[in-house]
Amino acid sequence: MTENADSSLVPLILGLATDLVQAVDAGVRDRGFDDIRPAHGFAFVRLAPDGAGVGEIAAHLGVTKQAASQLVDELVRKGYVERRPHPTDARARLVVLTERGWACTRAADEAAADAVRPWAELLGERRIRELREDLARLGPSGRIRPVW
Amino acid sequence: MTENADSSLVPLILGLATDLVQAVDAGVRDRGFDDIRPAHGFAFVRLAPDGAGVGEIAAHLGVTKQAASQLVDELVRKGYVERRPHPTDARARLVVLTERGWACTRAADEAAADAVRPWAELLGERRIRELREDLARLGPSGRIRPVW
DNA sequence: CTAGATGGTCAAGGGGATTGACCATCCTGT
DNA sequence: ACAGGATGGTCAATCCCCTTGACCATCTAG
Repeated sequence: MTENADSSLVPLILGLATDLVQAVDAGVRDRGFDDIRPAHGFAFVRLAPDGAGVGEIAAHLGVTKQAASQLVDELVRKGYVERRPHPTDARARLVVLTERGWACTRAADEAAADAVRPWAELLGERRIRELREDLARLGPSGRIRPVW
Repeated sequence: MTENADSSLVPLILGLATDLVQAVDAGVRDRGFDDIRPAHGFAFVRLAPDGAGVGEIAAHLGVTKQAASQLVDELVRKGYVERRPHPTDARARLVVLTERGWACTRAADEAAADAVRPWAELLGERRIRELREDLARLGPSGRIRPVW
């Protein structure tokens, strides 16, 4: 019985995540970046601070290095990222965002904020804060897998 | 400022959804259903009450009718569902779960409950309840899109 | 300085989605 | 009652992205 109640959380969270991804993706397209998929955005998240290696992107996305490498190829072709030689490790390469990549990241942040904004009215500030705290306390593995 | 704080919700929810899908999928495999993917499970959700048409499954999953039809083909081949003629509409077909399909659905429910159980200790019963209420109040479109 | 671990790419193959064409049946208006 | 459109579904071809497998270069430990 609590069983039943507890498990209903799962579809709620999954449905919310689905809607969220779609809203952010749509928002990013509306802002003029119509040649990328959500998976690219997830890669940007990992790239944003200081760049990352292909292997790290692969781990973050939960795909093989080869798949991540192809994804980076595409992002290079479209001008969002650059492959630079790694400063200290000659076999490694550092993938970093270009100016266009940063612009797209900002657009995604805006779109995410837009998607979440109406929540404040529905739930109230306090609940929003608690919600964030609760979620943070659960399993934030940090990984975001674009494909199920 | 509140901008930044609000938007941090998005990665939290997406990360949680990612972990959740993986946990449930692993749980289902552990229970002996190792020939299906999460997307199949999402179809089961829509199928569970009284069956559904291919078009409804497609809408639920956010894919084309053709893709849903192929997915149903596969589930039929593996013994999880059956295509039956629709009782009142001769062009339509009703896809319903077989006994094996129901067994798998129960396994998924158990796996979901397992995944959520530790949360009660982390958050407490009250917070769990509030969390569920909050989530329900947000955008439960009900759609679950397996592929981003 | 060899041996293995690690970062990355190239190439081939496959699974699952999409687009497009098509058929059968239902429904609506005249 | 029946023409015309909407709806439910399938077949076929193609495409996109991911995976497996082989391979090279460099780093690191004994």
